[in-house]
Amino acid sequence: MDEIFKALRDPTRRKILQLLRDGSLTAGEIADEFDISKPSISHHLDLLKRADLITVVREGQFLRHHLNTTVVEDLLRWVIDLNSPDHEK
Amino acid sequence: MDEIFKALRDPTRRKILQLLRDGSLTAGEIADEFDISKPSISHHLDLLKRADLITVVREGQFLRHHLNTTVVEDLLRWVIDLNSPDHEK
DNA sequence: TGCATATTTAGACAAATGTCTAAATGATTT
DNA sequence: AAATCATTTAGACATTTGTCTAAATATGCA
Repeated sequence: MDEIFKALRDPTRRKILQLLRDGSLTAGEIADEFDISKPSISHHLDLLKRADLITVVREGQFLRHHLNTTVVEDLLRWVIDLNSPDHEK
Repeated sequence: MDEIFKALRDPTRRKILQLLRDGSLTAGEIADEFDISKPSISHHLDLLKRADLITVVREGQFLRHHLNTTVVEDLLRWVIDLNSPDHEK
C-alpha cells in the first residue's frame, strides 16, 4: 500500500487519476490539462505506474494511459477495513 | 482531501489509524507500539488531527485518541468515485 | 535517410518531510 | 509547593519530493 499512498499524496496525480476515470488518455493529453511541464507530468505518470494505479500501452507514437481499477479496489478494501473494528487477519 | 492524503502518506500514521480501529488509545500507548521517539509520535498525531482523521479528548493527565470514522467515510467516497465513470459534479 | 512529433531521462534546486534531543507545558499526587 | 508523569514545542538535520531546463530516445512519415 505504501506505493499507492505515495502516489496519492500529490494533488496533480490525484487529478490525473480522475481524468482517467472516463477513458484513457495519452501523456500529451494529460499534460494539456495542467500548467506543469511535460517532464514533470511524465514523472507523475511514472509514480502512478510504479503504484500500478495506471497501466500504459504504446499506440504508435503515443503512450495511452488507463486507470487500473483493480488497484483502486485494493485501496477501497484498505479504507473499508479501517472502518471495520474487530477485523481478523 | 489534501490533508487526508498527506496524513496517509506515512506508514507510521497509517498504522496508528489501524491501532485505533478497535478502540481509543492515549499518546503514550500509541508511542509504545513504535520504535520512534515520543515527540515524533506526537508530530504524527498532530498531522492526523489536522486531517481530522482522529479526535482527541483530554482524560486527566492523558490525551485519548479516537479514529474519526466520518472522515474515513469521506475518503471511502473519494475512492469509490474513482471507480465510477461518468460521475456528475 | 532525415525531420517532426511524443515522451522520457538526467541533473539541478528549493521546499517539504520524518526524525532526533532538549526544553517547555499540563495535570496529578504527596 | 515540589516532584512526577504525560505530552507537546522548538530547533536542527538528512532525506525525499516536485519542479524546471536541456538533452536523449522512440516512432511516424516524406
